[in-house]
Amino acid sequence: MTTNTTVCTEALYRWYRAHARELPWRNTDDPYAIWISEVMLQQTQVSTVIPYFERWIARFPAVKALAAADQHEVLRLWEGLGYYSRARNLHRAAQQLVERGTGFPSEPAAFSRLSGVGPYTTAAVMSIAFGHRLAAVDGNVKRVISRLYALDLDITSSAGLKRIAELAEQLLSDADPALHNQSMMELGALICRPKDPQCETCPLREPCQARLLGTPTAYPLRAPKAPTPHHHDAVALIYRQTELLIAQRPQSGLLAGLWHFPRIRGKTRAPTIATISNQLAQNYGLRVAPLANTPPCPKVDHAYTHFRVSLYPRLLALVGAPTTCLREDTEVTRWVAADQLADYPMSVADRKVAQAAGLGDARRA
DNA sequence: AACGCGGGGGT
DNA sequence: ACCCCAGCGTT
Repeated sequence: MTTNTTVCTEALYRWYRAHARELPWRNTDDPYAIWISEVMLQQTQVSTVIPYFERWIARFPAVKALAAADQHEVLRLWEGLGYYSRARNLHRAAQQLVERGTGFPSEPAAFSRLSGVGPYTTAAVMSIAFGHRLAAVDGNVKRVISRLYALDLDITSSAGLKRIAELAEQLLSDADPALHNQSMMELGALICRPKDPQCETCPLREPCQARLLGTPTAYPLRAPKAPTPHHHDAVALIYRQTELLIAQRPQSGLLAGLWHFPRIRGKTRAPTIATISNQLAQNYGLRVAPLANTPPCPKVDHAYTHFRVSLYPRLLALVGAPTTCLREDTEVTRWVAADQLADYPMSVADRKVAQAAGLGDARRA
């Protein structure tokens, strides 16, 4: 590992000025808009974020509008973007700011105290909006630095992260922080890509140790990942006349705060009708029977980061009245008409299920 | 220090 | 069928 190489970042900045993409959040100096963009961009690609960013800024143009919104609407606007705690944290942070009443924080210490704001977001927003000298280290920067110095450390390890943070600060040096951070990230996105890096046109090709070794894609080093489990769940589409039962998920954990159809977990195969009706009786105090004269619904496959799931939609009819309260202690439930489903924030998986069950286009209009 | 947390785009 | 992405909070 060679770390005493001098890296001339002037070439990088020239490249950035010539090749940077035009992005909606680059046409503003509004710290709020920059903050929203940085949170949306966490673990999410630029092309995915753009339409969400535009809609969000149109609906919530400033901190005050966001703080005044219902969580329901906030989640609906975020629906499909994933990592929903980001939306709930933004909402909470906006309310924290309104409570403080001191305007948008221009100091890193104050900004980083907000919900959902960690080291990366602090460095990015504070450098871009206010010029603070903080190195933003995201996935792109980790890759660029790993290659630049042919870093022989697992970047998912704390030692690897620490070393990269040191090198990132060193590279920032006395450059313009906003220009430097954005240049590094843009380089990672456009040139120093995970696969097929464009070393021939890279402004840092001269000092790059990984290129010198001839194995740029060998970096960054990363520990192998564990295999992801796959389970098979039944999804209960329970009719009471023309209405369907949906439930709101708890405020923490997977898909927190979103609505879903009752789910019956199957480890290795789809739960049987007997299991489904037992579980619904236990968990919701409901008696159900298979809906007559309905063709079987196709299963829905969905992948999450840490597991995969096959979902088996089951059309059911409520028999009699609910015998207990519908788990009002832990889970809010509601009977809704099919054409009202679109009003409730739901995950992509549940939208797919609704679609597969012929409930029409339940996606947000 | 390790893990949970979504979804989509690229190859 | 993988890999990766402008990370953060919890345990």
